[in-house]
Amino acid sequence: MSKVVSIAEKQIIDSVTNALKQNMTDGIFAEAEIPAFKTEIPADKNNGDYSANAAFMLSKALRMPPRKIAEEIAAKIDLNNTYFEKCEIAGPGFINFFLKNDFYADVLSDIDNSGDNYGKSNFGNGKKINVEFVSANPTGPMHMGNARGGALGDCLAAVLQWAGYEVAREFYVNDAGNQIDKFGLSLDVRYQQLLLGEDAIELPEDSYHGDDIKIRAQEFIDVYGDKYLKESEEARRKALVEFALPKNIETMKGAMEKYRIDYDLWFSELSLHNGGELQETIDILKNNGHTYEKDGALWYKNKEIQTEILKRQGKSDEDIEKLELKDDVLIRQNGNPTYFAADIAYHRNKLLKRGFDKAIDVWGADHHGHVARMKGAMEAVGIDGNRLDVVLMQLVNLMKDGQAVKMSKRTGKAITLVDLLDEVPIDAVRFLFNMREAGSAMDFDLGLAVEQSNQNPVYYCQYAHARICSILRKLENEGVQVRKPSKEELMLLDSSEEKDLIAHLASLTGVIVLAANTYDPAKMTHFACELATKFHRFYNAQRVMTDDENLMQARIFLCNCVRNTMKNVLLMLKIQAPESM
RNA sequence: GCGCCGGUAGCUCAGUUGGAUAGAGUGACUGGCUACGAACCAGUAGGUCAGGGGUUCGAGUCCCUUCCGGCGCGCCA
Repeated sequence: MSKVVSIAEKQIIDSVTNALKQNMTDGIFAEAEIPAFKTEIPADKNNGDYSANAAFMLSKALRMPPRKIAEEIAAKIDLNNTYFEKCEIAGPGFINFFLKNDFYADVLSDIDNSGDNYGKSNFGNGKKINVEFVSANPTGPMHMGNARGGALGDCLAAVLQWAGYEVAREFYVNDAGNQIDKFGLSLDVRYQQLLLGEDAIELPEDSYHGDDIKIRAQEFIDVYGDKYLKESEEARRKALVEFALPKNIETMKGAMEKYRIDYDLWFSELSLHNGGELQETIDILKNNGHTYEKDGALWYKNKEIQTEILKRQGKSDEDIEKLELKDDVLIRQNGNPTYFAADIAYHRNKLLKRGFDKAIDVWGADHHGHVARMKGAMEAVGIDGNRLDVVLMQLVNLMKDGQAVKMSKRTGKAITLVDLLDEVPIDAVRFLFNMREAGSAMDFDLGLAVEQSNQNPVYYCQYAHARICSILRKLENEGVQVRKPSKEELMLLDSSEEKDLIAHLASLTGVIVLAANTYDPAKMTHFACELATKFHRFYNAQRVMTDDENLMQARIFLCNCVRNTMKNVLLMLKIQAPESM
């Protein structure tokens, strides 16, 4: 919470608690445990600036109607030396509190003092969180799902940082396993086709058919010519993969950089295979009795582990039976470990070897079936499964002017992340992908994203920032000496538009904490839009430039606080806060 | 069949973890610059919160159930 907000809320809790105790001492209330009631901000300002729900929670214990309890609390409440001038009871038993103007003045001073740090808190207490996102396969181009995952993951990481967590951003590079074999095969076929003609060899159905494979094969030929035709298939594919994979990874790194995503680590899956950690993890599962052999493969007892966890959660045998839980293969008949096996080793590496308190994965919703299994596997290697959280995001429907777009007109292929970043300003992409919470499917309108108008929310927010900068420039040009106003001057800001605007500024820290708790950075874009709305409303209702010098200084200060807050939110999301547009 | 996500104004979506008369944007209609950026603002209209039960002082929010849409149930990742 913002310093001033948390003080105000504590004042309510304390004064209500004291009034409760007083009523118990006086024998008006029976002795009862004081519940953990909370403060809220009423939707309707007529119901005050804050309300407390204590009376409802005590109704049962005290055997009194909530309204009556609220009356007795209000009668005993002492609001001296608080931010509140009065409280009233309303409705079925709400206790509503009304702020004095010095609350608003103190909020603005706090924002001014905090500067670039306004909005930050130590809610997370420095707990270490690893946020893994995008992690696209390096065997081909990145798609729209990766684009959403990038904006979502990066902004989620930022939100967590601002809420006081120590955050690392990570990209898991799937540079080993089945799909790399398939990648090698596909490159090999294209290599031979390019040298010997299309008919020389047929591309199998189950391989990568994209043009990007052809391009890499041609690049390989440009360097090595046909000399690998004579080599063994194994040597040829190995050479092709070692040539093409780093290029693909570099392309992904370039795209992520353009997207303003700065990863702390690009983690190689191959390093788990080569470093022995994958084997170590499998050995632990074996030793703990969580595996068995069948049909020449090594299996993981998913059903057993899941059943145990679900029973612990109170699920009935019948419900568990309905899930038709299945076991999973760790090492295939051909001796190759599965992706799942490597993933267990990878998450163990994050949580155990590298000591993150929590790992957050951003996955496409089509992977949801693996969440419980992965958490269970953590338990199986001796790690609390709750230390892994998965944010599932639904699909993106690409639209243009209300029509679904499946393919790029230019290339005739599905639109890639690189295409998107070429066509649409990064500010708009990052903002728009964070307009919706991860759990809901969203439409991304290419027409809207490039539109520099009020239809486009990112411009609406940036415009508010630029407009304030413009006002302040104008004042400076007209010779106004801007100074820090006194508290008395700040208390002149008492129109409904001003108070509403300041109250919204005051909520920033709480909103960031909420966004962090719910893993939902969309709350930040919503905050920014609402801030812009409230500022524009103020601007249209109240003049900053006015003959009343004291009031003008207070309003300039308010403008500065709004600018500061908007800038902090936009920069947090790595979106530009322009001084003019 | 089983599971996950969703269903709120014509359209796109919020709804502070159970609070008071359900809100924005957009579209439609009306009004506001010879004053700080009209890339803006104000107002009107628009609702059986998919349907039905339940829990309680109180339900869009929690539980059960039905319907509709998306996705998933591989020795793929």
